[in-house]
Amino acid sequence: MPELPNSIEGEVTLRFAPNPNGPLTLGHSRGVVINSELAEINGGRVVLRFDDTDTRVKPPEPSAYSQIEEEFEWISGRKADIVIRASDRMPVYLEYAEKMISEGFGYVCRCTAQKFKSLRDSKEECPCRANEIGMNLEHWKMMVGGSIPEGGAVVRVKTSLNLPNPALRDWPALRIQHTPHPLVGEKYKVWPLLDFQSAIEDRLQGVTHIVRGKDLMDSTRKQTILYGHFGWEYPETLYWGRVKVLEFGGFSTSGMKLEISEGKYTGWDDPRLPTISALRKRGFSSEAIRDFWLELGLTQKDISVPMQSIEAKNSSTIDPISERRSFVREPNGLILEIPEAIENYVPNISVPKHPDGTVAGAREWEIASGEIVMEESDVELANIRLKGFADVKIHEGVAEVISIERTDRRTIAHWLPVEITREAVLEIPEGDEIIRVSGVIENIDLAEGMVVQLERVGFAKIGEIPSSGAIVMSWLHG
RNA sequence: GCUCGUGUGGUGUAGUUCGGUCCAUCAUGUCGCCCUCUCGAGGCGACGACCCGGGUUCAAAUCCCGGCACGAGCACCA
Repeated sequence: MPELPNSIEGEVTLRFAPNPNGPLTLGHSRGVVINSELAEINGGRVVLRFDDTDTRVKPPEPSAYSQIEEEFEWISGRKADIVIRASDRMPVYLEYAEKMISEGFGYVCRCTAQKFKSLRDSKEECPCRANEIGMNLEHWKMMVGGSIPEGGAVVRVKTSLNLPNPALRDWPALRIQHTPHPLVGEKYKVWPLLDFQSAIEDRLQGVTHIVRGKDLMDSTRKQTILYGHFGWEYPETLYWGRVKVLEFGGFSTSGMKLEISEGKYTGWDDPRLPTISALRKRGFSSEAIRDFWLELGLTQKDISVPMQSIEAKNSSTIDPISERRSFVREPNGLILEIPEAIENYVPNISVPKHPDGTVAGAREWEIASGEIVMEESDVELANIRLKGFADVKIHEGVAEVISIERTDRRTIAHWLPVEITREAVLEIPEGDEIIRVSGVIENIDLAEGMVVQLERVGFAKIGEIPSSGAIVMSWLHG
């Protein structure tokens, strides 16, 4: 992490400001991780602010507020120091808007969006710009009172019209929305846009450093102009670039919301979705997500990263705590033969739950002549070592023990005596599909929700364990 | 088109502020080897990069100029 410019240890305030139009995505988690980490390093605090001032295009999802708050804590390992809802702060924003108009650096514009755009592009003043303050205040009262329909007026911040960047010229600060807000209802007819709301609130919360995506660079420029009007000094601002996770593409909350409502996905935690709830449910650790973003750091480069990169982080965090189990895919039945003459044979073996002993305990297997199962590709090898037990030679459906001790460099395969197996199905998300692999799992000390490493297969999470029938497991990664 | 930003191995990243200590860091990936005993685990090793062209300099990934490529913003969304 870079050092924060102009920062004093213990006097740093950062913020994370999502739109609660759905729960957090992997994309959002970058903001959570970076901001909370910087707060941690600098002895500062983090404001969690819900930017919910759009009731129409991306309306808030009431359940998302508490979910995001909880997810913030899960990801960062700490609670946000302050939680704010922009929709609760409307009186303040309206007050500053009125102040802006009264002092003459804001005005009510009654032009249509199209008309304003064409004037702006040719650096021309719109007719409303010259209106007197008294008239602006009158129009403002009408906006607030609800007598102007949506689209009929907007409050703009005065800037130089010669600004080289057309996006900044007399930018809009508040607009009319008559659509009720899910939390505060129809009380307000005028709502601030992000650039205004965020600028005011950052000031009020004493935000010292803003760290956000570089798609918001123009936002910084607009807000800096506004701060200039108010005589305030803008916070230090740092940016990160665009990230695309190859397997998912972008992280559009509204896009996912639509597809969930269409039934394409089962919910926000559908394993095919790049949401925090989905990743968490699948078995990703918050530490892996933190490590991932911290390693990418704060560069402004636009990057594409494979999911494998997050999976590698997850492997190293969960490997030491994941118990091992055998899972035989598409099992082939064989008869195990243990000739009398075999030396050192003992009828039971004890396999550690974790080879490094980082998890205590063992799985106790009783082994006698009888039926066992193995995977097809291992059976085909014919000469193989049954992991944890003995070297065998396979012929005509029989696995004949030739030595308990290792005799050569043959492949070591996982296997199971049928007595300790139970039917299981491994669900693997593959793009938009879910592939189901059936097999049998080592039925020892299994619990719903535990993440195990299936020997020679990879990590999976145990789902439902029904009283009868197959156990459902969901694939995590290799 | 205009505006802004970014260009280091396959993918990310360090180094660029104050040019030499950089025949360029680390992770991941790929390949190989090891493992009296799992693997897609772990250990060890190998592979692989400074966008291009000029310039300044004894010396440039680092400074200057010019290209090129990629991305974002140009919403009465956030």
